[in-house]
Amino acid sequence: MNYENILKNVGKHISLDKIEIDYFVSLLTHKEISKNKLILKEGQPCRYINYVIKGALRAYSFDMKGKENSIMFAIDDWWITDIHGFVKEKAAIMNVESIEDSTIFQLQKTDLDKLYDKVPRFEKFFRILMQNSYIREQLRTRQILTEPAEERYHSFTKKYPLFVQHIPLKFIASYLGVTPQFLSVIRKRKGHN
Amino acid sequence: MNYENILKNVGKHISLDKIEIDYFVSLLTHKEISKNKLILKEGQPCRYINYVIKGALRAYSFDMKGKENSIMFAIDDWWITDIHGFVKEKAAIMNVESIEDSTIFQLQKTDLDKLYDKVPRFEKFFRILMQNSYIREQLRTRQILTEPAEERYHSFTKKYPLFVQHIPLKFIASYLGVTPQFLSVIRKRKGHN
DNA sequence: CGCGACGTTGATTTGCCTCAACGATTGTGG
DNA sequence: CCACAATCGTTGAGGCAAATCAACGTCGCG
Repeated sequence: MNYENILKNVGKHISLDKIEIDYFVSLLTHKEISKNKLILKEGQPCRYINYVIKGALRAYSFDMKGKENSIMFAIDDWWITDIHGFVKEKAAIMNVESIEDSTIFQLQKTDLDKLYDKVPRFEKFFRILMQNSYIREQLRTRQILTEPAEERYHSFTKKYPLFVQHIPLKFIASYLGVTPQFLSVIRKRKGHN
Repeated sequence: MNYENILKNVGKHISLDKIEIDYFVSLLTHKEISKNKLILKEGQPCRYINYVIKGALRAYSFDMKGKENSIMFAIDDWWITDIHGFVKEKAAIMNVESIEDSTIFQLQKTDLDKLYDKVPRFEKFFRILMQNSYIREQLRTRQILTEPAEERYHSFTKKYPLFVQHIPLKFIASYLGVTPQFLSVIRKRKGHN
């Protein structure tokens, strides 16, 4: 198994010795997922946080009219889960599915709690991860409330160029809060790639 | 000085011994703020995270048309700062002002870093704080994208009844992403309190 | 090869905004 | 402590960004 990516990711914020590394990787479960597989279903317990080695995942939920709302995407070297269900040990309020064939590591909530105890430095790592997620989400909220759809789309393509390559238009539309039809119109307006 | 509230708040997630408590409170600066005072200004360095003992604060920014956008509110026992500016030690991208006469404690970034070193358990505390903030913000995004203004308003009043008592309508409007005029219309529609 | 999903295009509708005007409350300086 | 100005919430008319509804070409996949 190749732990290089995930260890490099952790290493961005904390340093670990050999023993700690071994313990950490012993908690990881490797998983291959083919395209369009649900790995978390609304209403089910959310036991895992997922680290994407390769591929693309998407978290989404349904609104009361049954329309899908994309909550986040995760490609190489992103963490993804239903954070609410995961940390509060409640039923998931969102779905997570693969957009492509993907390779991930899963870390179980119970194991993460053990990890916090044995290697408290992981508290720092996940504090920083949560901080950054919070900051990102706050910025997103601000953009939704203050910017028209066209600018939101261009900010998105600029900020996440890799997402644009991996993620179908309709999912990006539901992430930005517009219909695929309207996003199609927006695209046409400025520079046709 | 009365540290009861803030210690109780910290105590919700971690336990501290006497020495740790003394060290922690030694890092806090007490501050009385009169109504309508800016305690953080966009463009300035954001050195403090603030804990509200009593009163009400608001974080907001301006969009490109110069309109205010309320990012968050904080009344008794809430933490508030420009989280981006604070953790990345960058210039603030938002303003924080008092809505009422308020009493707060301030904790400086440099002191928080020392606190993390001396009492690593605070990593856990702020991890949980960041987690909850992330979850809250994610839910907010979802509501903005899927619910019409009227439902967003009713969710808000239900979730934060205390905010409704302290915070003027126009700020709630800009938090929900509607104009004060339209929120006024919404209010009239259902139950006239 | 044929079906279903995807992106596109156009016509119509709508939720919310803008602009404008008006009482009621707040707060402020004389 | 009063008078006047400023701010706040409200109401109404008209307008716009984006949604909805519908139809069509294209492409990937079984």
